[in-house]
Amino acid sequence: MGRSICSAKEGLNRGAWTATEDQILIDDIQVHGQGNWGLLPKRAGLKRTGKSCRLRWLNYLRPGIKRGNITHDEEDLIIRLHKLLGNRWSLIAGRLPGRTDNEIKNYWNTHIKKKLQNGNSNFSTSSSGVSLRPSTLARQGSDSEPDPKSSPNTGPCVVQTRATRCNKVILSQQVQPLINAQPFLTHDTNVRCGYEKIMVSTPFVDTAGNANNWLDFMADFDMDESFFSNLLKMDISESSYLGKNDQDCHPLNVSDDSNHGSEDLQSMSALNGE
DNA sequence: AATGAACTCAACCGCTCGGAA
DNA sequence: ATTCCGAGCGGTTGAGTTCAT
Repeated sequence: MGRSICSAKEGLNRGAWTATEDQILIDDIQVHGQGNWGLLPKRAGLKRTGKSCRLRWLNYLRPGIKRGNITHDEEDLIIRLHKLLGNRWSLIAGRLPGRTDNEIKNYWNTHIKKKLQNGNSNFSTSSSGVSLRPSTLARQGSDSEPDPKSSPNTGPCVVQTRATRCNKVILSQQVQPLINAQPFLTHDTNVRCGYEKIMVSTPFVDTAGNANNWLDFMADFDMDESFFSNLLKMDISESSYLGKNDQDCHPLNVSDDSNHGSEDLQSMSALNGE
């Protein structure tokens, strides 16, 4: 499996790692710890690039790695997270203890993608396109999302990722250009993780063919340990999400940089090519 | 049994990000 | 403010394996 040695550029080994190389890498990291990948090969006497060492360690040799047998629950979570994040494999992997971005990426491309393309109803998206339906999330989360209290999210096998900031992630379908949009943000206290909804004055046509004044999206937020757990658990169905009355909506202050929504608006503008 | 197609997945590549200087 | 460089990310490749004929 993998690539064989097809060239010996600069005297480096390429392709599949041998058991001996693996052991050298493990031994070195046990002594010196992770990091300084550029120095590692020389220090350990490996004829590999630092990049290659890092990849081998993170994807295969690191303690706590799970291999193969992705469960139905894991698959379900991958699908839902992919709806939310797109090809942000590292972020998705971060919510699947012991799984690596590479494995999830491969699994998606070889298994899930095909199922989705074949129209398997178990993997279908919502009728309105790729929009993450909050009520569905809340329901599904109850039987497949690991309990955040018991989940080893903070344990040693959680994939560490730098991708903790997410920009301009559109939860809803592609939207028509929002000309002269006058956005408002809802401020539902249960939705603190950047999932926002904007009311626009000019209705756009969603993928279900309906006129829609509400655009749900996520933009520029920082994610902590509880982010996905909260997102997947919370009941953000249409009625509860929008609030009971108009007081839940506030005008967006575009000029206020401290207002989280201002970045959102800029993101919207960028998306609209303005 | 032979062989070619399809599939799987480990590894590589190029790019971006973020911190340090 | 700029540059440099290590680390991380996502897309792609291609050898090995499995399946179909």
